[in-house]
Amino acid sequence: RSILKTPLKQAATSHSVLTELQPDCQPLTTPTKPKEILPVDPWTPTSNLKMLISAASPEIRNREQRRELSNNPSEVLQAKHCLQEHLSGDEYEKSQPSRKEKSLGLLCHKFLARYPNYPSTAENNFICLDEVAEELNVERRRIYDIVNVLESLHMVSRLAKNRYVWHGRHNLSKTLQALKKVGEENKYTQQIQMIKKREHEHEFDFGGEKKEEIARSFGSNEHSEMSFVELPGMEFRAASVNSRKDKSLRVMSQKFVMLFLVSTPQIVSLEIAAKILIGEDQLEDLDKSKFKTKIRRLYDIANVLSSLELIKKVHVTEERGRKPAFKWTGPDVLPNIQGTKLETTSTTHPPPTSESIPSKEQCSKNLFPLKGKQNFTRHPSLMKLVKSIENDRRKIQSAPTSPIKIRASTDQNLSAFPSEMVQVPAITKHQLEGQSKKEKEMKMKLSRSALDCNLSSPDVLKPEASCSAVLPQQPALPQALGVCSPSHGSVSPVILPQTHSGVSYAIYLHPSQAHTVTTYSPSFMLQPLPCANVTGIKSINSKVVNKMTTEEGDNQIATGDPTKSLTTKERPAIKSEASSQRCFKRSQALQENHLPKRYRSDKESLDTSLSFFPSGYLIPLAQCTHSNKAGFSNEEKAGMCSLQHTTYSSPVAGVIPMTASELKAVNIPAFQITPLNIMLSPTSSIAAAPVLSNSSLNSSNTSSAPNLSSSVLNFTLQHVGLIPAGVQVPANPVLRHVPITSQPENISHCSENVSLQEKVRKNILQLLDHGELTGKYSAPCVPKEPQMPQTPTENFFRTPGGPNTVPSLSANSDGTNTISQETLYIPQRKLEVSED
DNA sequence: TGATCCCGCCAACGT
DNA sequence: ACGTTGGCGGGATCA
Repeated sequence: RSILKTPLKQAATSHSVLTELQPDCQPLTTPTKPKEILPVDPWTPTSNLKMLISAASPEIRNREQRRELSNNPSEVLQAKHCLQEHLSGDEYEKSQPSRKEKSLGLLCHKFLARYPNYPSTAENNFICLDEVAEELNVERRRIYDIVNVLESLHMVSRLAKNRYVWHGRHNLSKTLQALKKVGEENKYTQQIQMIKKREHEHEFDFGGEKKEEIARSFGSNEHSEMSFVELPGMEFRAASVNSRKDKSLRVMSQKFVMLFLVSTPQIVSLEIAAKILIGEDQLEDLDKSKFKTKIRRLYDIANVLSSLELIKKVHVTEERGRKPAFKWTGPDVLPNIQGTKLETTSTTHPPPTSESIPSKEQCSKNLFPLKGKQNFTRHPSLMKLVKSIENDRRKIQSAPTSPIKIRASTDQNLSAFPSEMVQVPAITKHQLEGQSKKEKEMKMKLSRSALDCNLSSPDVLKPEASCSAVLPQQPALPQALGVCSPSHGSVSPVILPQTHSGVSYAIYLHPSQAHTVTTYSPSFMLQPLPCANVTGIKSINSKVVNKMTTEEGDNQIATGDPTKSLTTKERPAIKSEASSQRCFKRSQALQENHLPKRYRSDKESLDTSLSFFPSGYLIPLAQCTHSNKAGFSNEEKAGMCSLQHTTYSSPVAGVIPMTASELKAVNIPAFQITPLNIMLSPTSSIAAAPVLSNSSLNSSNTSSAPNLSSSVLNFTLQHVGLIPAGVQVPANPVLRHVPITSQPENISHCSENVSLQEKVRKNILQLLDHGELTGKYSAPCVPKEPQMPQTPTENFFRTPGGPNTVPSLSANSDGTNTISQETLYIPQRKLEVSED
């Protein structure tokens, strides 16, 4: 039906028709809106709110649809009247929507009203663009605008074409932290100051060196191709997704937000934002049109951000006059403890349950060109790599909607259909066969597929706690199974304690490279696997266990999530349940959509999978089980349940020491508690579990010491899809030669075995030390920009306490630009913010 | 008027 | 060849 197609065409057609019929009327311009509108009630935010809230009402929808059908003024009027009668008094709204009623902001509100801020994993969080567009009665184009911005905040992530997953604000705080960090690294603060300074000087017409100055302030700006800041776990779906050249809206949105986060008075004027954003890629021609366009875009973004209540419009009055600006009204973003030493005056105490946990600035990918002449530039080879990765991603991304094919490269398929995991062996084989090509490429694919959405971006493999991650993770199953499969060990995840942000990465290695450990660094090339943090892995105490059970790496913990109130013990269980449900749903959805046949033999598959359970390919199966659980018959469920039980109590090596009784006692599925979960591949590859250590239980110490085990756990839970208890550690004898041991003793759930843990840690470190550790992905890396030198100045600069005391600033690393306080224009002082 | 920003053409990409 | 995305900027509206 035409509905499914781009609605624009329709409109366009009618429009042209209109034009034809009424040549003199509105030539090729935007059809003028019929003037006479119901004088009735004036538009008010409230009324609009009501309107949008009731937007879901079928009645309204119909009305709107009808309205939409008539682009012709006369028709519109007719429709209007019709509607008016149709509508009851209270539903009165101008049927002839004013411009405001069609604003992006309002639309965004409607959009947001459809989804909870903190969705539970259990609900259906899928977003079908077509449906939304239809229901909200807007062109899809508009939805893209919204979704793109939301995506930049990781509030949604793309699953496939036309399909997104709603995450709500679960990831928000992490995202903001990440953005803030990137913004700091990008020296946005300085850039802002620069621009302000320039403006100021402009009065005196210092024009001459303008350009140079700009150039300097921005650093030898080699086309900073905008890059998207990803969040661990979100990478794949998010940025990746389809890499249109620059993803400007998304990137712009992030950058815009960064500006707020790094500004002391968190107010950013459009003008400055535009200049900075422009400056980043083309400082040369600051031509007017470009500026204008940028502004337009910023308005779009601002509207969405406003709807999210992250910012609000204000006006700043300076010498130059009143300028539109926006003020950050979102949550305060704590400085990430690790990344920078910057301190926020206030929140220094480690809130036990703080939501703004120092979630590591998971900025997985920070491709911003560093400022300064001596900046590191992306190595060409890297660029290439990135490009190819992007391409791959693109392909994968669009797969879901397409007819399914079991292609090695389209892991997505697998993820969509848990049941298919059962066929892993075959698939794996297939993959292997096909992959005989470029090993490197394959490797990438594998890692991608295995980790999929969650860890997957080749650039960054970080575990993500978000529920949304669950599904995407599934793809990993096939891989895992494959690994386990005697005949084809394809890839195995490797756990690497993550450095930098204390997050571990999971990497899947190709068997051929089993001896090597490859890791993705979040910053890809900029941060070549720092091992420093790794050393911290040390004492693992009961706390860790506790923590693990508590965190589960889920972002939900962070904010007002309902589950938050649950005891730490309960939460995991609940969550897993939810997750499983979700998985099911998703798979189901996908199924309905495009791959009806595939699933046919779910049952069979299930059976197969069941048989696998005991074999030690626990993780994949577990996931499978879970996902199926929700949707299958009771008997099936029962079967699974029993399976789980046997599983965790199984004598299989690697099973956690936790006993079933213990589990019962706490009412948690055993699997939730496994302290350490390392999967070893038969091929001697190491399966690792990344983990994001975050939280509350985290001591102030940022070292990754306690993280390892928790990481593993998290990884397992998060990426493996809430694996059932004992399932965790496959005790595959074959793996024995692997440095990392996974024997039960090592996994004792308590603090007793520190030494063992230490052992593990060492092993990992060894692996890390391995020259090939960074593998191909990080090879082209350039040393990361020396962590922003934390000069006193900088600190001061950022200190909330002293907005007016911006001291002299040595903005550039090259030291060429030193701005003294005297000459620096500090608008903040003169700013008058007026909200309206 | 200047601030806003809707609208939808059309190119880039995918399938 | 067609569908999805989304850059882009003309010009309508709003304040």
